[in-house]
Amino acid sequence: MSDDVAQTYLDELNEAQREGVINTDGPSMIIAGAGSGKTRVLTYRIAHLIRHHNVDSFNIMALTFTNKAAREMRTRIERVVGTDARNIWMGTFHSVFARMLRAEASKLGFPSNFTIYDTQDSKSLIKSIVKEMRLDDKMYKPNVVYNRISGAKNRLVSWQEYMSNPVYKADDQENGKPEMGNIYKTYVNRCVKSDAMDFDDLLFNTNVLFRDHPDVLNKYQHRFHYIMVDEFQDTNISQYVITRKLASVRQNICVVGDDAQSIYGFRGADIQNILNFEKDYPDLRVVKLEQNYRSTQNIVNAANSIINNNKAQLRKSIWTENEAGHQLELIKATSDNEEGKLVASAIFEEKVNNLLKNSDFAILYRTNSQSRSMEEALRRMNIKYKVFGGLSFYQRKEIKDILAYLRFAINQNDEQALRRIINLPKRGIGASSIDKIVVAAYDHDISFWEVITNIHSFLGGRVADAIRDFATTIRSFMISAQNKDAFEAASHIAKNSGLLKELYEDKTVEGLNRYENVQELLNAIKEYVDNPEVTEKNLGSFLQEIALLTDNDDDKKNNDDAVTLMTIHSAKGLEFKMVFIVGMEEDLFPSQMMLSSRADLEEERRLFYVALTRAEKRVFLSYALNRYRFGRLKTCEPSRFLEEIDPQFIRQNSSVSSRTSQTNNNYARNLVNGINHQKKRAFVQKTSYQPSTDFKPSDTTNLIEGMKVEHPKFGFGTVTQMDIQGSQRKAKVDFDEVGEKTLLLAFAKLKIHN
DNA sequence: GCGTAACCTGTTTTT
DNA sequence: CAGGTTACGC
Repeated sequence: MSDDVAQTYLDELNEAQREGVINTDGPSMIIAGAGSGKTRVLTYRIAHLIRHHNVDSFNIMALTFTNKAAREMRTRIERVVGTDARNIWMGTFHSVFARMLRAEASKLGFPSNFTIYDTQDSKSLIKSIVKEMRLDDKMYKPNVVYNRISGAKNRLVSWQEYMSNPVYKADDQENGKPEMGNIYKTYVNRCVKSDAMDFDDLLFNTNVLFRDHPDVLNKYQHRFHYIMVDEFQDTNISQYVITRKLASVRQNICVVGDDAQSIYGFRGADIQNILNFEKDYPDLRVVKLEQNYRSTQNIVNAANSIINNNKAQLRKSIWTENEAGHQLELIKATSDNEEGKLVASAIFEEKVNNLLKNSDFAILYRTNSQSRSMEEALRRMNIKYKVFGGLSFYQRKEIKDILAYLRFAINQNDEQALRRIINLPKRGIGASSIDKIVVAAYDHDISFWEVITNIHSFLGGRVADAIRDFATTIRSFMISAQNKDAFEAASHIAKNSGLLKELYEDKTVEGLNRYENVQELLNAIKEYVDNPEVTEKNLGSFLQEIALLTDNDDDKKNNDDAVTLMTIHSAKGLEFKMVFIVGMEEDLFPSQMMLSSRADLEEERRLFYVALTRAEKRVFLSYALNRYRFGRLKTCEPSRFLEEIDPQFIRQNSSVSSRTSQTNNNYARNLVNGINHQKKRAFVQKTSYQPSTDFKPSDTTNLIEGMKVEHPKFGFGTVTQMDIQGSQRKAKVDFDEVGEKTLLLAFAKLKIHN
């Protein structure tokens, strides 16, 4: 690139942006408001380093939070500097440090082909640990335990520190979970035994690596002369410490972020990192990008009027020179289905009136489950759409099953993979046999695989033979994983595991779908192998490649002209001409889970801010007065956020809603009354204990101790004790004729008497 | 050990 | 609603 071109790109920038690009040395922080050209500054900064300071791309590290952001940045940099950018270490925190850990794995006692456990794997491991420890699984739910462990790791608290920390101990005691520390310890040990790391381990263990191996740290400190972090407001402590250590020699660290867009608190992101940053780097240069180039004045002002309700924020003022634009439009609906219809027809109308493409529209929601009603309405109106998020391709059962085989062919210590495949397809190896293998492995302090390969010294009979055959199959898979390329190995394994055959024989619609999915997986592997840029073509490297992918990374989705449906979280960093934010209802957005603390409400508000600032031209907000949630129709209140918007920026009686509002209101009233009516009837039935006219399986809410009941076989009796065993409720009844019986309430035909 | 029927439970966002 | 769990009969 000539100096002319260099001058051109600097000319494109405003003063603040230029400052962000050219001050490359020393620590700097760029506070970048929404739509202020943040990515442009970051890419030009890197281009500037390479072009004007002759920095080798080998010495640059650029960290993002999503694969999509990383890819976007790479293509944009390549557009400016071409292939000179190819050696930049650029990617998500997780993928970059996974790569580093693979290179240094032996120092931590891991093999370099360690497995990465996804959330599902982690939770099912926790589940089996809780079961083995004979703890109450109602108290130690996998979700809760996982979040607790994850939180600890993100704060760099090891299990040793966790167990010796009186604050955690007291906290767990108070919550009735005194064994949490022990579970944490066992969980970590089991991961190590499985040669596996979970998502948080990738960062935690990088910290361990840097702490315990100064030579390794030193090597990377001198390798990375320039470090850049995008979306800095989303870093957790673990990530922050990694970057601080890496930058401590050269001090050339540049972080870009916006405290108003911090929406990953639940993942341990800590706004404090922005504040600490000034303390850790006293000669920090701070640049604020405050001019918004994306949205109309109305959208910017409305967004500001929302975010100003938050107490915790850095002072900055986002402004724009763009046109005033339309007010935000409010769409009121009586049900989620009607909401879908109104949104779809609004899209249709706007599309026709303004000659827009499908891809100019996005429908954003708080939870993935909200996509359903939108999808239906769009399908009916024949509008093409694409849904991001939700269950990713790689999380589908049939795909995870195949992947478990592939994983196990690479790593025989992978416990979660083994549990998944040992009896799939059915080989007559049931739960009790698996328990025996676990026990044998513990008794002799050997791996599951060692038990399986010597099964006849532990077990006899048909099951042992089945396990031996399984081991033989796996051995052949191990050989093909080693000797063949990823595609050949995967095809061999899919065929000979019996999974493909089983799916092929399932001729139901879902079965066909599953079979196609597996074929698609094989195609993806084929593509991977055929890609000339890929140097390592074996199965292990393919698995490493996909371990950190999410549904939002599907490239195929990015080329179609289709309306985008996604959660607000995944919309961060994107922009659309018109944005629909749906489900603006109290308890849904802001989420009811969040109402426990003020800080959490502020994060919800930032989420709303993010959603609004995705839009260039127009924003539509919609809510439904009735919505199906978890199979139940629920009446809803409009979100408090609707009232927080300064009224001058929002149009209350839009054409869309006024057309239908009168009938809607009547309909809604009837609907609500109907529901209340039904609820009332149910209430009467449940609490009045009318003698049943017939013998029925008892309603569990009706039956209480001391109640008189009649049973068709045992006659009259009195309930002496109610009991919950597992997930089922039981009642002990003392019958006048036959004495005490325990009845499973789900099946017990009883008449209840007053 | 397996298939089936009935039951329970969560109901937030993502690498 | 969907995914997971349990009891029961074979």
